[in-house]
Amino acid sequence: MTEAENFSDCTVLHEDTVKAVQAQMPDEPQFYDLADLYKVFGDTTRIKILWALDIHEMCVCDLAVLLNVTKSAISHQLRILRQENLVKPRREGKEVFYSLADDHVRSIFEKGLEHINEL
Amino acid sequence: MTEAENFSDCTVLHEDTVKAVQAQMPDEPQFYDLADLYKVFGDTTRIKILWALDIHEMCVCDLAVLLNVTKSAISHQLRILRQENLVKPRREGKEVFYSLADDHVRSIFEKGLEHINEL
DNA sequence: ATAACAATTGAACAATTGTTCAACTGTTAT
DNA sequence: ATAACAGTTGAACAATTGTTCAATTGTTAT
Repeated sequence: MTEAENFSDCTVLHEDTVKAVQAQMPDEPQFYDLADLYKVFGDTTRIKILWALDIHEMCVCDLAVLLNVTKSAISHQLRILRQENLVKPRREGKEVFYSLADDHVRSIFEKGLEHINEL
Repeated sequence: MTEAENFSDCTVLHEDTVKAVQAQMPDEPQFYDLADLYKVFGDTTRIKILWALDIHEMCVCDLAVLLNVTKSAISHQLRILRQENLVKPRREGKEVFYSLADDHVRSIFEKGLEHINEL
């Protein structure tokens, strides 16, 4: 970021608008949290996992078969989903069944579908 | 993806569940479109742009100052946002003012915030 | 104890992404 | 016409990401 860029003619012209918007913007951490959440939805494997778990709880192995990737890949992605509090595990013997942590996932999906289906 | 992985003991056990879920899953393109949409929200610069435009329409130069990155970076990101039909441009002389294309952005944000504010 | 299987983890790798720089287009004013 | 500024574009680069492989942990049954 150069100084020249920071003080172009255009900016001086719209100084009031920029300052007003600046005052209404949330602080940095909020943006990072939001971005991290959406980043999770920005991968087809993870979207498929979430979609599947929304239909029925499943173990790692089943998800691997369903999505045609290794158990390892599924496990890595489930860790990310756990970290974002989107899924929760339930151990039953040797298997670990995963399900959605709450119904935010469903409503976030709905909003996304609304958008892409309107084009 | 190895064959061994595809036909583990576990899978045979839950064959019915997997098949039922498989039948209810949307087809591949739908997942790609969804992922592409969310990918857009998965970057702080883009989130900030969208948030800012939700408050007030702005030109490229103003956004650059507000977010403290180069006009080039803003322009690149705006192209992505245009491609996903999230923002629309309006030329006025030398400047191009951008605004939100519809109010999906706002409702998608709301769902995201609901989730992160509940932890 | 040991074998068998589900799941997790870390390292390595290729692929994708976001930024900047430099060159270019478009518009306005002199 | 030419200068000045807003915006766009493509190339290059560093950083991040998603996958697989190999090794490890956890659980159950023999």
